[in-house]
Amino acid sequence: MEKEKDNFFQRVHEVARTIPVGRVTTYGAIAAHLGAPKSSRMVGWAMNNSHGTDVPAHRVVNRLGMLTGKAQFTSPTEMEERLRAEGVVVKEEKVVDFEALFWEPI
DNA sequence: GTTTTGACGTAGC
DNA sequence: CGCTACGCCAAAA
Repeated sequence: MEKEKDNFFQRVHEVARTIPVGRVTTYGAIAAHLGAPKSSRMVGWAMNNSHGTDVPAHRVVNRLGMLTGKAQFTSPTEMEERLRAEGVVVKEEKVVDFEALFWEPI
């Protein structure tokens, strides 16, 4: 059986999919969970690939709690709208009480 | 095969 | 307090 070479993306997708509703996490946290805290950029890349999958990319923000990836969504407001729909308050493209809503991949 | 870029992070000024 | 620069790794051109 062929091994999945996309383990990096697959791994990111798997972790991101584990994010509970109403919670958010950071690229660095996911990257660190994968064992590559410096590959935080790759997480964003993986998320871009995850567009169209079960991966809630809107729950992933940078360590500042800023919705840096909103521009990559179908609509730049979709990310904020989705987060609000899950109970996450977004202000100035940033997550309010970010550290309180921050969820670390287990 | 080399160069550029990219949804980040940290450090420096 | 805000911007610049560098690092880091992987994919696309």
